[in-house]
Amino acid sequence: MPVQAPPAQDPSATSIPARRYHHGDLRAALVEAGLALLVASSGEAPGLREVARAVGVSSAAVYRHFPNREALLRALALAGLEQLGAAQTAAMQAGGTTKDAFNASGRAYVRFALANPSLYRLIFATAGATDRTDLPGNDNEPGRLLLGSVARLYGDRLSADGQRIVALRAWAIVHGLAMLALDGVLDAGMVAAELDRLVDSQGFAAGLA
Amino acid sequence: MPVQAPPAQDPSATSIPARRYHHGDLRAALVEAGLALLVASSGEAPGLREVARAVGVSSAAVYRHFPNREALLRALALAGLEQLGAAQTAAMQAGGTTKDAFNASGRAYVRFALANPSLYRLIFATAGATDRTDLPGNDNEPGRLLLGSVARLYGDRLSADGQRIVALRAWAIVHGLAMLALDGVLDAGMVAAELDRLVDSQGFAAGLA
DNA sequence: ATCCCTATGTGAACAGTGTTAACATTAAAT
DNA sequence: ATTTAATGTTAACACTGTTCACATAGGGAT
Repeated sequence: MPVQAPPAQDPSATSIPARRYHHGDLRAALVEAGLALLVASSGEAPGLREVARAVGVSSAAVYRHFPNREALLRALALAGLEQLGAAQTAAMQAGGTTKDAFNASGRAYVRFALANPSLYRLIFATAGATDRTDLPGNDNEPGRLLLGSVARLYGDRLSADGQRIVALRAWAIVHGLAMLALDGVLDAGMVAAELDRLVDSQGFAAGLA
Repeated sequence: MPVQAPPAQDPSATSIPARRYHHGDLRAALVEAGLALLVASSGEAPGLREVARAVGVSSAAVYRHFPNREALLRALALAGLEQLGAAQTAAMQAGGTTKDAFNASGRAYVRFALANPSLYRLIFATAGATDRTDLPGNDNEPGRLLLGSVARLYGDRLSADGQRIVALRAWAIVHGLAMLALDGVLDAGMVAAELDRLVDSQGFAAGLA
């Protein structure tokens, strides 16, 4: 039984290419569908068969583009990571003091997590197999953005090592808040409401040289 | 085919009750085996069939004691939560300044997470369905211990609301560090090595009244 | 244009999972 | 001692990730 009977071979392609045997760019379609499923159900990451079904393709076809389900999820996580980075940079560039930009970036980070629970979770669920940053970030991940902000804020007052500690503290705070809220330990609405007081660079450098 | 042939009916019970049809206290045995599996494999939570197998019982028997797998995992998480609380109180009672005790508790928290990755993860994976604390903790969970410590540290300097924010910041820091390390974003060894500098109450109350 | 080769798709199967239903055995209550 | 409820078992269902052999199509070489 065909998953989706092609309804009378419609070549009136308004731009949606009629489903042929070969899909054109299945890999991209899988990622897109996976992301859609991810934002829809704010719980677990989608199953391999599930996203194949969403695209209208057999589950075995997925294996032509990803070695296994985890690799597919990693692709989704990568897309999410870019969105997260974009949200942070957007918040930073919204003008204001260096310090304001730093705090705004932190708030945007937490807000992104609260707005995209399963995507944010997936980013870190697959992080171990993906990049392994250790904070001296190599690319434009959140980690690198963070270090840059810290350097701009404390560059003249703190050693490089001190800056590393500040960055770690800042990341831990926003990630901790996000995770505690996503896991239902803290009420997400309360975290959102108190964000300004919770995420504040004041005190991050206390006791450091 | 019997799962485990009772080998010649050994009534020389050194204290291990020979496996009969009725297990005695299966629920406890399942939790114990589940915890053992959890500490063994530092990855995902064990499957329902897996823990049943470990106890030597059919998988359907589990359903006489837990409505579903998630409930079983929640029982494991509860045991883990008590261990975590015990580790914190032990660290706090190890003498020292009020401030030292506070910091020691935070370090113990992170160390527990690093030492029991899957257990710590499970605690928060099932937290949403378990308690929902919102920080004004009702029992002796970490949340309550934390608020007590904060009151002891800042009780005379900070309003109750300020103390709440401090407690949230502190919890977010340790939880964030733990999670980033467990997810492989930060190197666990590095976090352990820098714990003293990372977890420091100095600055937690900055900007608060 | 034709042929072949390779990339990409399909369907059927396997082992494993959580869960349920019907049945068996035991412990407890009458 | 007999009934009853608690607790176990086996067999099945639907579902999952993964692999296999096979089908189809697109792109180069001839």
